[in-house]
Amino acid sequence: MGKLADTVVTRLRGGIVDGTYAPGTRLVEADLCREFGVSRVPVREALRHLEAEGFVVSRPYAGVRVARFGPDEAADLFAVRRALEETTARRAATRMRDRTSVAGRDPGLEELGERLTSLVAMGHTALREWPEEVAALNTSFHATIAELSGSTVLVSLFRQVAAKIEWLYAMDVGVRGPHSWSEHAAIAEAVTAGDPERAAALMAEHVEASLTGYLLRHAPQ
Amino acid sequence: MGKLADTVVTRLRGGIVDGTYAPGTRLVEADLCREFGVSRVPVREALRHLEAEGFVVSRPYAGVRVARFGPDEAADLFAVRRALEETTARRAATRMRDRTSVAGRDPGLEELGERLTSLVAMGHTALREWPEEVAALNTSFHATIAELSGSTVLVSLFRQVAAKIEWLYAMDVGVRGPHSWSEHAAIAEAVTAGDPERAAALMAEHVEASLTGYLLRHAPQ
DNA sequence: CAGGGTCGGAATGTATACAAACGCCGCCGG
DNA sequence: CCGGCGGCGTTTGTATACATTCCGACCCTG
Repeated sequence: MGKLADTVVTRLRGGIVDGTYAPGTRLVEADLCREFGVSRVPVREALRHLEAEGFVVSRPYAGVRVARFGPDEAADLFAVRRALEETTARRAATRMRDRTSVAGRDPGLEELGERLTSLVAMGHTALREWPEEVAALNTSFHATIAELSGSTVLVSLFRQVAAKIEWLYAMDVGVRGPHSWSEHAAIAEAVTAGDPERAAALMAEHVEASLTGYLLRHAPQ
Repeated sequence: MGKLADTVVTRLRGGIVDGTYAPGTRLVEADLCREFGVSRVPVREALRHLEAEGFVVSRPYAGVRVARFGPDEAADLFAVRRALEETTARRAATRMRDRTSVAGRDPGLEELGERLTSLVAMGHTALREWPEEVAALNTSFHATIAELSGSTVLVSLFRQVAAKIEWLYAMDVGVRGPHSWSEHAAIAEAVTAGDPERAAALMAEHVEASLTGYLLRHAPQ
């Protein structure tokens, strides 16, 4: 097994995102050690990692706290996400288009493509049978496209933005808007068909719709 | 003085960005300890931080290496940067516009605004007298606008993207394109005047021009 | 001589121990 | 009674020591 710090990062970030650790909560190293059953070094490394990602803030000798996350930043986040996913979709489609010319240099490419279409199918059935699974499938869908882009920079930026959006949704009711899997299907089709511009446009539109839905549910008050 | 890890992060990232540590170089903890005169714990924390930012990659028990950074990712990076800075400029201008209504709740706001205009002035004079200072002033200019946005999320994302762009420029010749400080002046004017949409549009155009310049210098071959 | 297996060194992962700084609580003086 | 201040406990920052894993060299065998 790899590094303890990685599992601590995952669990801590999960706890922050799902609201177990509320914004402003002070995270004491010793407590986290007891909670995760590890020493202080992995805990500190994990905290540094999350600090770099912006989930916690720390002041010297004053400890680390869960970052505060105002709804003002929602629109900013969606703006960044729009550009980010527009780009990942475009590059993913480009790579799918050129995959034959490079003679299957990346064997994982086909696998990811199949995973994408299978996720769309699963999404359609889950939509009416296991609604609670839809959110996870949605995340996987977008993450798969990011991985298809093949750019480590894009993937790492996407991870952070996606996690923060997740956080955003979890902070209020926890109910996410109705997912339009028909849009997902269209995006997946454009990506696998290797049409970069169509994929980018559809993805941009999809994120835009997502933001509109979010604002509709929150602005009215 | 705060944390040793922070200074190590800064110096290491600087070394990576300016080419002291070439991509693919293995970073041995003990060597870094001797180099910076600190123990392994701060070094490890710094490495974790840089890993989260995507400047190094690490495999368990295989050490950490400086990330490889293909020119393919340049266009992606600029696309993200465009959206990011478009957003920071818009929010910065919004905050400047509304700064009176909230009755100067943020005293640092005025200071940052003045710093912005002073940076523009310094840029104009530096352009013809100390050309080697221009790059640093450019970075400060964009960073100041990011801080003016007041969004920790945007600032943290901006830092990473900006450093990577810096890296990009440093990896080849080290000569950056001619900086158009007239564009900077226009942006600063729109921001301080509190015109969000104009600031956003100008910034987007500015980044776009930056990308065009980059591609012109690299695509031709 | 080639190939594979095994052993040793070196570097990472983890835990524990020590030092420095902050904040809180109680005390004292005005 | 209230505000400043100093001691003390808690927590973070740093260093050192131990355990685990990987990589490479060497040797043995076919």
